[in-house]
Amino acid sequence: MLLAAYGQQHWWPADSAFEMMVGAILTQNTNWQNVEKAITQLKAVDALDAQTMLDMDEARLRELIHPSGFFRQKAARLRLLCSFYLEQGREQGIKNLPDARASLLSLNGIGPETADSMLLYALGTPVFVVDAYTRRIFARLGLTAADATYSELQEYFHAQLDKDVSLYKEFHALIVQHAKHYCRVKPLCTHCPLGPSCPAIIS
DNA sequence: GGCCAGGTGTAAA
DNA sequence: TTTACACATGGC
Repeated sequence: MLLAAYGQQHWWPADSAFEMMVGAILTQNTNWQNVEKAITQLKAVDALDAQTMLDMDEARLRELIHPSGFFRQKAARLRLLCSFYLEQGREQGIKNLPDARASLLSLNGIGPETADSMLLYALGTPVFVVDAYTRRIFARLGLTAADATYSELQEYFHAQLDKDVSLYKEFHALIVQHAKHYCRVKPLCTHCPLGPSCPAIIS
């Protein structure tokens, strides 16, 4: 039985649902430190707003998010998100869609992890977020196949955990926090203080 | 200087 | 249906 014994409160730092959705795009294959720089710059010119981002030149948007990397494609992706966000009636409108996940996935630049991050952290929908860390840890523990697909991994967690937004949030946060420090890509978890069966995850 | 980071889309094999 | 590659910055 899997259980998050402890976890971070409010692990995804953001002042609003919209900011979280922007962060979900910016953090794609990118260190969160770089994302913070980009968000700080957006806030500094009061541009962390859907209409504002649509009104400014795309070149200007690229400049502002530059530190987060992939700035050309991310600027385009952010604008698609902004249009969608306003058309649907902001987060409440998106939440009320018959299938919000499918609608998000239909936007270019939003894949399963980005969509699920938005659903869980910005919209409060109980979907488990599978990321590279999750795949790595659980594969090393021998609990899931290394080549499992996104939906296979997600189904695994949905089957193991109570369908609870806070639990999903905390558990995912815990996985990321742990993996960042001890479950690196190259050196296997050799100096992980939690040992090979990782009691933070298994109980 | 190389590796890595809270992925996604596209185009070959 | 799988695999490879482009996209880009900044910290260690």
